[in-house]
Amino acid sequence: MSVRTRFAPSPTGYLHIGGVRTALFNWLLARRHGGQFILRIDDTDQARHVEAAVKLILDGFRWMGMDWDEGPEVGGRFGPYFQSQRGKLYHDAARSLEAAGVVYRDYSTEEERKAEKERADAAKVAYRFREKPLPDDVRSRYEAENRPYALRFRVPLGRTVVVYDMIKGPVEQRTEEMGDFVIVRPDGMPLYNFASVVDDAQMKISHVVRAEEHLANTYSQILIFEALGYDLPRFAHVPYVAEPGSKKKLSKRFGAVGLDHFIEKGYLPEAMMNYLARLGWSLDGEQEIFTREELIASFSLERVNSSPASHDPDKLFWLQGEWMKGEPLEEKVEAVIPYLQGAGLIGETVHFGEKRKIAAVVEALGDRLKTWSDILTLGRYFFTEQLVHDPDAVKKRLRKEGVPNLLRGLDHLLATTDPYDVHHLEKAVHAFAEEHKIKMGDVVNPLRVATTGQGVGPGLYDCLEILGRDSCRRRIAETIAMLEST
RNA sequence: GGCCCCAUCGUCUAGCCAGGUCUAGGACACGUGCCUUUCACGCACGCAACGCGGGUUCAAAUCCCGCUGGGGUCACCA
Repeated sequence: MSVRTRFAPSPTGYLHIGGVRTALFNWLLARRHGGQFILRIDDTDQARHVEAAVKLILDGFRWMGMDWDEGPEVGGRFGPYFQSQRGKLYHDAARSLEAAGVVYRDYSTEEERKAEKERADAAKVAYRFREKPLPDDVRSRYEAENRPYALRFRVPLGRTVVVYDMIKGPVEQRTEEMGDFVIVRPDGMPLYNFASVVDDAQMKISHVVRAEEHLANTYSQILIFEALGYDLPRFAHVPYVAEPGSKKKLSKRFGAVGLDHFIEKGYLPEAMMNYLARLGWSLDGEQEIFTREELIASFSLERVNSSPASHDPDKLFWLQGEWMKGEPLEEKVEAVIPYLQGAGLIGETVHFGEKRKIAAVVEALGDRLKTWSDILTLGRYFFTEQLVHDPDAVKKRLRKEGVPNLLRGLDHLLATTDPYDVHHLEKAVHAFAEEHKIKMGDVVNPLRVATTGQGVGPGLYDCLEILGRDSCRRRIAETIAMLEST
């Protein structure tokens, strides 16, 4: 059997990482079995300005490396892939259902339904709509006056519908628990449960993998599949993603949960994919790092957890660091350039010498650079002559007896060290400490803060060389002036 | 409220279906130490969980029931 999965996002202008994970599971399943992954835009409700929202989704998928075999921009045999353009399919399906007598015209008014709902609430029972047969003369009068009606599915009583869920196991529901549900609104708009079935059937989706909030919809959908005469796809409902340290559903309210946030921060798609895959799925309880190929080779729905997982930013960050270690220097340099440009630290055109300097900074930063945007916090002082002293570092390393004189001595050392490079600087500073009987820490730390303004950073000699002799001496002078004026 | 789903360290999870090898394993985070001029990396060690109560059994994290807690759904939203 060929595996065809799909992800059907609404173009809301926001790509939640929980949704991305669901999409990833779909994509992984399709790739695992050499099948197809279909992207379908669920824009029945969003009338306009979907273009930017769709672009956000497509860009996010491309960034993650989740390619779709059918959908926007690539087309496919079962298009169109925008629900707003599939009206005829829904209309035809609704007509055939009506012809088969499984749906009926509901002329009820909102007031009537509201009253019934209130009665049900008062009696503390679930509200379920049931057909109230219309006398023939009333029906023909309504039809004659073209009275608007919704199309409702007549749920057959006395049945138990069972979903053989690949994650949850068999889940069943008696049809008595279900009300007759609307499939098409009076204005002709198909509702989700109906459109979704028509689309999945027509697109020959074999596995419907979606968020668990849809589990209860599945009974209705199964009824529609059957009425339309289609084979059932396999279903898998994946648990929601919870907030860190809680079982509360992760929402936009929590903050940084949009994929774009992580893209802007400068996360690696490999790290994000690795993280999302392990959120609610595991291979063996041992392996944490997975390449995309390993994921494709080992993913299975059976090993998706049936209980919710909490988003864990710390783990994502760790994974990011692990993936960053494998990134070649050249790629790091290229990746970091746009951030430097965005902050106005370098110009639009990057010259050879500048690139060499960036490479030196990136290399000196080493593992400290966890995300691309870190270049702005950890590497800023290499790209601006403006010296910003970190107050804590100044207090800890510079507010001591004799520091200005120490710095004057170090300034002289820098002025006379030749050639001015890591190797000779290190030798010179060591000799200086020995000669003045000062502990290395008491030399190196003040010098670091005096030249970089920061208490932490790459190796000191790397910093000194990259900054250059003139810049270092100027910074030391500025620091001495600052110390002596306050 | 009815119906349905879920429940192992703070977090991600292994183990559960096929009960004993589980004094519950791995990872993140956290703590300590080593390395070290700072930080990061690395290495070593440590802290830390079967929600509660019954039952079945020689034996239960694993099977059954109840409770508690969390979640979903009951739309002419998706």
